[in-house]
Amino acid sequence: MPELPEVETSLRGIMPHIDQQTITQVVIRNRKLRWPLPPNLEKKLGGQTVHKLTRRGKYLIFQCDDGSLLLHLGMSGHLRILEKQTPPKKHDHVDIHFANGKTLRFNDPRRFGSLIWTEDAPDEHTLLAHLGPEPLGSEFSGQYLFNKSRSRQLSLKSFIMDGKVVVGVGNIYAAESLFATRLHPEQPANTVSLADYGKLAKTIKNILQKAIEQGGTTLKDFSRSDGSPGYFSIKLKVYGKAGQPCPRCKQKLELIQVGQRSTVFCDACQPLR
DNA sequence: TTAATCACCTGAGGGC
DNA sequence: TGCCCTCAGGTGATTA
Repeated sequence: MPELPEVETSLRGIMPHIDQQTITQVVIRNRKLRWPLPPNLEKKLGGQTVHKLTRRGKYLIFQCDDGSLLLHLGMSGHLRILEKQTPPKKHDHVDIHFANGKTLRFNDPRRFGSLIWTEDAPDEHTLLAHLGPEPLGSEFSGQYLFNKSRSRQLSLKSFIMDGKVVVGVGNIYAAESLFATRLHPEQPANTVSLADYGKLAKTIKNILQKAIEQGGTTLKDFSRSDGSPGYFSIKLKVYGKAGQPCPRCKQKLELIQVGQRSTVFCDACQPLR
């Protein structure tokens, strides 16, 4: 599923094809996404030129003449660039055609993704206005997490997955980061030390950076006809490995629910303090 | 204000 | 082989 590195790779993959390009036509086959697409979206987007393509958390932002298109890939969404007209396959919900002959196609089997048009500054949109800092930015640090957590009693894993705390840390990278720093996912956020938050922030940055670099190596394939951008084969140590031996101590990895999300961890390496 | 829960949706996998 | 059930997950909305 798309986490922040996948979204960043999507951004870098589509950028060379659509930056400064004018939208000639929008075809919507299914409006029932996370939020139903408005009936006038095709009209709003038609004729707009994409002046800037950026990312905020897991949202892609297409800044156009009269507003911005916010695109979220949800759980199962992906984008691909088509060089020529290609018949749509199942779950190909939206096509955006550009003046250079290329098409941006949005596919999303589970339809948790979304496309939102806003005429306000994108950062002021309600979905983006309250988001926390980017994990790879300078504002995100151990000190930041420590300060932010003092009044928070929820579990550490839920805390770092909260988009208002920091954007882009999903279930996979949260589990991997906590394992790497030997922190228990259910540790109350306000009981974690500054030193541990320092290690955690550094680890999150490292893991995400590494995943983005690995994704970057596949960008040349982004417009492959099969649509697969060759997402990362980053070596996961605990995610999806419940019941298997811990890669560090060989004790069986545990599976618990934290904030309604399945969470794998090692009870021996990540003791509750 | 905070934390927990619900809802959305469909593919995959297991059991029968 | 086919049907049914459960699980997975991002995130906004709702409830306590």
